[in-house]
Amino acid sequence: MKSTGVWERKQVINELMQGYEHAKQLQGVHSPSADTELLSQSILSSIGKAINMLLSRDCEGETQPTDSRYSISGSPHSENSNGTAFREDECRVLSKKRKMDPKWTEQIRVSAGSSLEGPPHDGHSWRKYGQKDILGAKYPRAYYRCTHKHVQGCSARKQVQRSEEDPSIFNIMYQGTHTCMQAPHLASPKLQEKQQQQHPQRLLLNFRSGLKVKTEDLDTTQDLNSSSFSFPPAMDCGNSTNCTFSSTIMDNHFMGSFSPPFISPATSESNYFSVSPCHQLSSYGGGPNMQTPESELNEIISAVTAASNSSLGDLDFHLDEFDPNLQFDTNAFLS
DNA sequence: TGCATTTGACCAAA
DNA sequence: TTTGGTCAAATGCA
Repeated sequence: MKSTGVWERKQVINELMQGYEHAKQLQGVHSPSADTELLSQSILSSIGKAINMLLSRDCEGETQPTDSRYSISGSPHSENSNGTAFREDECRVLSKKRKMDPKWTEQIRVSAGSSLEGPPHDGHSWRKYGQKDILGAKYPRAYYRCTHKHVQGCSARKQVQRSEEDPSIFNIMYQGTHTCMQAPHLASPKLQEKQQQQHPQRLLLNFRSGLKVKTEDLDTTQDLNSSSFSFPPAMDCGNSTNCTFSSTIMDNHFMGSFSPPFISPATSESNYFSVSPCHQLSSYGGGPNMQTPESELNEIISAVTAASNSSLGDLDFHLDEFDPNLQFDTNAFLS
């Protein structure tokens, strides 16, 4: 029985790898339009996630075969030189406090134009409550909590830290789920108007950022490398409808195409693939952006999921049976 | 004036 | 004792 499950997963992973290769080929074929580029990135990202999901294991009482090696981007996750990277040892490091909160990480690459503004908003209102230099880390870590913490008792928090290796990448660790309502009608009209005036292009920017679109000018990071870097004010959206297309949303939709039992927030990333799920899977339904109905994303999501669903659709996964010794170096795809 | 950010201090886990 | 996470007073901004 167990060997059957392992075999099935290997088959699925092989299929996904093929899909990944095909998507890469497609990326090289199509005309260099922004839309198709985004789609290609999304497909590659999603397939990579699926692979990593299969490679992931539950943290509870088990070692974690998945780590930075499985980053589909090929970028190692050496956020902290002391080894306590955002993703590695996530279960251990983050279990210091609030052990019951679901946690997951994302890595978001900001576009060149917004690289100094910090990570794109994710459809929720965040209030910064602290920033701390992390031992061995080049950049400080910023702490955010939901703006509606006191009003609605929302316990969602997130930590944002710029990647050392690629300053254009923000590691965002979410902790807790949003219980607040940030529906458009609850957001301040004044704020909405203000944001629209200030950042009319933000929607597109965030969409691109969430998908980790390749930035055109990644070399222009001289300022990013400054040790005096500090995080900008939390981008406040407050309007989940107008500020969507965050990576989390994309991921949630993507994840939604799979069977819930093995969906985990821990794998919810824009383009890099996190360690295996560490927390209650049942809490996933209350993820950070689950209340954001991006019907307009359906087309994109369906396109993204189609690539992987073709192989996954009818398969029944049992990650608890997954062979821990089966390891894939997905970096091999990124040559 | 109200809200958000900054930043030093404090607390708790390892 | 060290270090990460949080608190809260001070400060800034619209």
